[in-house]
Amino acid sequence: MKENAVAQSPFPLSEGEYTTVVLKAIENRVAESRASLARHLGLSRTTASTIVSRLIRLNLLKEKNLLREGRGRPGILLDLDESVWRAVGAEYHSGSWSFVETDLKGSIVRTMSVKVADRAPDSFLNSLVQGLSIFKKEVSGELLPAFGIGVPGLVDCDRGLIIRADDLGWQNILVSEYVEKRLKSKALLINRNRGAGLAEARFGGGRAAHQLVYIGIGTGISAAFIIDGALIHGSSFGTGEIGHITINKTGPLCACGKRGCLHVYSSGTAIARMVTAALNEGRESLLRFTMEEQQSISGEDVCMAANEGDSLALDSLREASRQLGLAIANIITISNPDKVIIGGPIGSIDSPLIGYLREEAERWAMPHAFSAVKIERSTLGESVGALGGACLVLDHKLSLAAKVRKK
Amino acid sequence: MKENAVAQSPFPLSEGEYTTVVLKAIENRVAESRASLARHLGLSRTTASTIVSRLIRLNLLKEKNLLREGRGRPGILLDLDESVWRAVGAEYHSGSWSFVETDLKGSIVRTMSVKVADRAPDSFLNSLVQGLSIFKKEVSGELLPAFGIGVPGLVDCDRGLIIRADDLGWQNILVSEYVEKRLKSKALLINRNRGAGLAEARFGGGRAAHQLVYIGIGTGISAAFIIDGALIHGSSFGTGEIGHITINKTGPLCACGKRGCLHVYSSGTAIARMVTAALNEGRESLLRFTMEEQQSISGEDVCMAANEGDSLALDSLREASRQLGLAIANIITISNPDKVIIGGPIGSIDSPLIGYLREEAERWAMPHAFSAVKIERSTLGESVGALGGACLVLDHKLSLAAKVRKK
DNA sequence: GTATTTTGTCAAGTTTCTTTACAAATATCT
DNA sequence: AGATATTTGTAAAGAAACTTGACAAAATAC
Repeated sequence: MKENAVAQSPFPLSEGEYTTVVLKAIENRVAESRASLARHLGLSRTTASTIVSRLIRLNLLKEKNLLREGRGRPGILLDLDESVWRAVGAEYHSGSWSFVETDLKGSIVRTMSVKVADRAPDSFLNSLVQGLSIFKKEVSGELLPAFGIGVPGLVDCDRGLIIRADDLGWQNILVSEYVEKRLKSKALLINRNRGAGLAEARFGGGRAAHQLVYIGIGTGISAAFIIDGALIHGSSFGTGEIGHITINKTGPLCACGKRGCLHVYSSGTAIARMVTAALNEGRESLLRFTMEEQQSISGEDVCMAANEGDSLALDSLREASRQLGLAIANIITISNPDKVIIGGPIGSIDSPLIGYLREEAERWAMPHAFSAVKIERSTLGESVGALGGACLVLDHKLSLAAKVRKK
Repeated sequence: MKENAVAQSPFPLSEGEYTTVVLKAIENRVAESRASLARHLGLSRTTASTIVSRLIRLNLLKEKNLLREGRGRPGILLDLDESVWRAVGAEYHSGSWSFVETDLKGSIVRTMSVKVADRAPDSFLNSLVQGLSIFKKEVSGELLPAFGIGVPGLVDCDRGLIIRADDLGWQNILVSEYVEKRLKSKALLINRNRGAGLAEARFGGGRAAHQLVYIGIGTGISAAFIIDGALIHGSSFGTGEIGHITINKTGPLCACGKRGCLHVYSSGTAIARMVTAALNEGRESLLRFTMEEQQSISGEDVCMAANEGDSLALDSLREASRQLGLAIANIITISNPDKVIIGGPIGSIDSPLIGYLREEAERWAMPHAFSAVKIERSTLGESVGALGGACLVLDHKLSLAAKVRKK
């Protein structure tokens, strides 16, 4: 019955520009009381006050303890109210859908995972809708009336369309339309790596960053550029496809048809291939056992082995880091970010890779740019992609997709 | 006396958010009459009307002919009023200051050039202030009370500071403070290539682009990234330093201290060095005469010779284009722009270079990204840099630094 | 204990934008 | 040609959003 109530009355926030600006300012911790909001946003205390009471009435903000600092009457600390509103995000990853339910602060309230029968687009869409319709029934608060969905491949966010997903051989899948028709609720589509980048920008290590680069390393490599909280899409949603920059004009053939892409040197696929080749040549390694057990090796396996000191694994990561580290260095030189977050299935494992990448980046990046940047590992865990979907919902429903600068 | 009047009353535009949005919409040709403004901006016709009449009163807009299209009463075409307000920009380039006076539409009303005695920072600052104070006296309308100044090197735009200009051996020059103290008028500082990019985005080939990359090729190489009319600065004003991406880890030493930067392969300096070396080895070329006449050769000379079919010149441009073209390809793959404009002293000459760069970019860029982009030569002429300064003034005084999307 | 400072809110006032209404100027239909 | 429909621009009245000025409340400083 809660669902019905929400479905009938979509989220009621559209009154005046300043309402969302105030919400942003609280989320970005630019201000913490009604009076400091007024100062930082150039509003009168009265207006800040009325907007805040409206936001409290909508269960978006709440009052916390008093702020005893300075001379006069203490202000009342304001914070996002995490008790009522819920965002639902989904991510497709290696044959499964992951779902998360989050509160306004990005804390994960509940998760669910669903295996997809096969790799056909039909099963993919079907499982998504089934999963969502089961998942949303158990939402523990008021559901923001939209679903954010992270998928692999090139995504047209406006039309909710997967333009192309080379790994899976998919083309032109109208995901949002499919979901919206069946669930009667807005569906917001995004590339899963870009989604993960958004999640890092809002809830992870990129909170304080104004110029964030997120680099996702899994079977492929791609990046998200997030400036002041807003994801850069590019003219045809291709911004961030760093896996297919050309490293070596005469290098090995890539799945994309070109030669010597970064993808063939540094992706999880590339790392696994390197190790497999070395094992076939008879090199000794812990990974030989893994190979015998699983018949195949993944980039993740190599990272684990590297953590146990396996020399083949360490060499392979070092090798992969040479090209990727140089690419990151050049990205730093070009875009001058204040933070680079290394994530994705491979990038988020605590392994020597991050150290190697830092070394290479420092060696090759322009010093002025390098000295402004921190390179860190993602810390949001497995559900980043789905959390990214939830971010989209928060942005869309609360217009939160920007960072407020102090003063 | 006009100057005095303006100096006493700074530009009077700060009333309400929508005022500047309306101005932007007219400039971007998103709407052309009061009624279509209202539709596109989600305003009532009445509000659009009152804002327009305020803007007409301020001599920012004017009415032109009637719009006879469709059924009802024709609307009145609105356009920027180029007859009253003037912006002044300056650029330092190869030992001279160039000044321009423009109207609101970026048409150049008047120019002036001043040679600087030597390369010392003092002479540089002195000539700037002297030039500006002479130039502003003859302004043919109302002067927007700020100067936009394009300079080489790494620039802190907030503090109006040249952080570093390696070519000239300069460090920490507080340009804006110097100008403001002497001329009692706001000074806005920017890197000259980024300024040129802004000018292209507003008045040149980038008018329609939402994701513009401007690449300036002169003695050095650098880029400007302009998204929806706003220049991306990065976390420490370093965005766009593509001259110092590493192309070859074991390449020749660059002035920046690293090895194998793009700068040493494709800049004007690099092209000139290539040609000089070939001449010294005895290769035949038209450029031998130039060399004998001037004692030295510039990148510009090489472009001219290439236009006359000189084979050494053609070979050198081709060689330079291999690295730069690959870099542009990778930039296109990463950032997915809708336009790349090649400019700067070398890039803006009509020569075979642009064709070579297009070829290389097409060969190495990701097809999805390449098919979305047009690569064009700059067409704004010599004064682009100073025009960029004028853009800064327009942006600062009229808050025009953004593009309005239709609907 | 008194003075000072700062916060949050109330009531009244201002500014900005909208709604409603209407005259003006065009195209289309008969 | 004349009536009808459509669209534009503006005026007057009203609604919404923000500000100003005043004041009680709650802390620190003297």
